Amino acid sequence: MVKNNIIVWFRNDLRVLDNPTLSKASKTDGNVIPLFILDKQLFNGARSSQNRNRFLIESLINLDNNLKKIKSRLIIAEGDPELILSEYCKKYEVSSVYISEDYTPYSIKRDNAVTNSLNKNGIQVNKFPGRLVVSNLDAIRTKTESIFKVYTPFYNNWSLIQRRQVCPIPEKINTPADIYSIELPKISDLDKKYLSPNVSLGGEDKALEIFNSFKSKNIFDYNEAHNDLPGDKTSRISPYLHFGCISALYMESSVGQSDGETAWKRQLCWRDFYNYILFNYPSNIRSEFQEKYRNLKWNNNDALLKAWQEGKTGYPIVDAAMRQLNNEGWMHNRGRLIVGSFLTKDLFIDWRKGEDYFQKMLIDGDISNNNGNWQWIASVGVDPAPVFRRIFNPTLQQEKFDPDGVYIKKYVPELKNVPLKYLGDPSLMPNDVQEESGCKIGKDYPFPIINHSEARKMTLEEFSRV
DNA sequence: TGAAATGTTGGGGCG
DNA sequence: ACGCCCCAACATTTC
Repeated sequence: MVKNNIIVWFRNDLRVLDNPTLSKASKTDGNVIPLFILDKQLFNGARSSQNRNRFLIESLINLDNNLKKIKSRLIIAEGDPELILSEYCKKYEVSSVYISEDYTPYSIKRDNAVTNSLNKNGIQVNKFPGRLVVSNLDAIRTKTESIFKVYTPFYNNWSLIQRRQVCPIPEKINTPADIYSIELPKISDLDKKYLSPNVSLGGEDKALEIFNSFKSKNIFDYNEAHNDLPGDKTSRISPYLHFGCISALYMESSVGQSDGETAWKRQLCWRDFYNYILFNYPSNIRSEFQEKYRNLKWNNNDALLKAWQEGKTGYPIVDAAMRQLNNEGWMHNRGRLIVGSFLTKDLFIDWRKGEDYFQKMLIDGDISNNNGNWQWIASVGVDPAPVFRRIFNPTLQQEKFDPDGVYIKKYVPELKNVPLKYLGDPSLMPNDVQEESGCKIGKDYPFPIINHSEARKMTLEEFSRV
């Protein structure tokens, strides 16, 4: 009997459209076992997230449905991938395991271990592109063969790289009838403590619906409007990209060359860039890219951290953004910049604590992007700029990006009747205005937990010290 | 009505 | 791709 069955091991590529791994497998002679392994390290580990677990379960249900449309289905297993794969390979006469590229330190380590162990038993592991717009990250080098550390030159190079073809949905996948599968965990069994109430629905169908709507409308003024907090003209596609419910390359190939479309494609490049950076500098995962900033004396203050996490800093724009995160498991990009600057430059709290909290709450919580962006806003990473250019004044940010206070009032209801002129700093409200607006400072809404201009001075001093 | 106080705008420059 | 402070000069309000 010929062993020529294939396992398509799904991880962060939960889609059937433009999935090169699935597509290649569908073109071979053997049977295909689409397998997802619930990896407890990821599902319940230190950096797991209930919001993401729910999104994952929804995405897996949708993937199963979409596989059924092509006469297949998703097999679920639970445990250590190395053990599960060797068990399934033996039991179902599998000759090759097909996987999609994945560039985080954890996944590289995992994939190497799995590959070594399967190879010992004569089983091939074949890796295909699909996660990023471009692949073969180790081939991207400057003219002098060094690694890009600044975004714009990376972008210029990236723009010229030959793209692979988009893979259509396979017409049919031959999956044997008798493959053992467990049930997915129930969403109702997830720990409710960190489940946000208003999270968008996972899955490939939803991803395509959101993308199609974005690319026919908001993308055209993305260059102008992407910073508008209340209007929220962003694509909101990040969580779907994280789980691979939609392909970055497919999206890039589906949009045109207008200013808005080009500006949005630059965002896709940031994602490739930060994957590239973490791939080349895996130690960034826990330490600053810039050595000189590894000695900053961060303020280790749990009360301030908690106030930030809960959206109770007394700075309305910061609090609105943090409450959006807690409520939706998602935050507008401009909000992320504002709260990131506030945590690291005003409170002077270690960027890793911000990164951890984002990782816990965000449905798009993606190691490479999250790490790269936190290092960016903390001024300790690649793509450097002087620290004074990355200290945001929360009051000015509010005036620029939420001038009518619509975003603030949506997420911070206790400020609903506060006059616009006090939304930068409600503690400046005279007593009678506090009475009228039903917002007593210190009771209904906190005093500012820090003074911005003093904090700014101290941050600049500490940066110049090291 | 004038002078002082307060408000607005714009450019230089910051490691 | 992702700012802002400061200060000078000018404009407006206040008493």
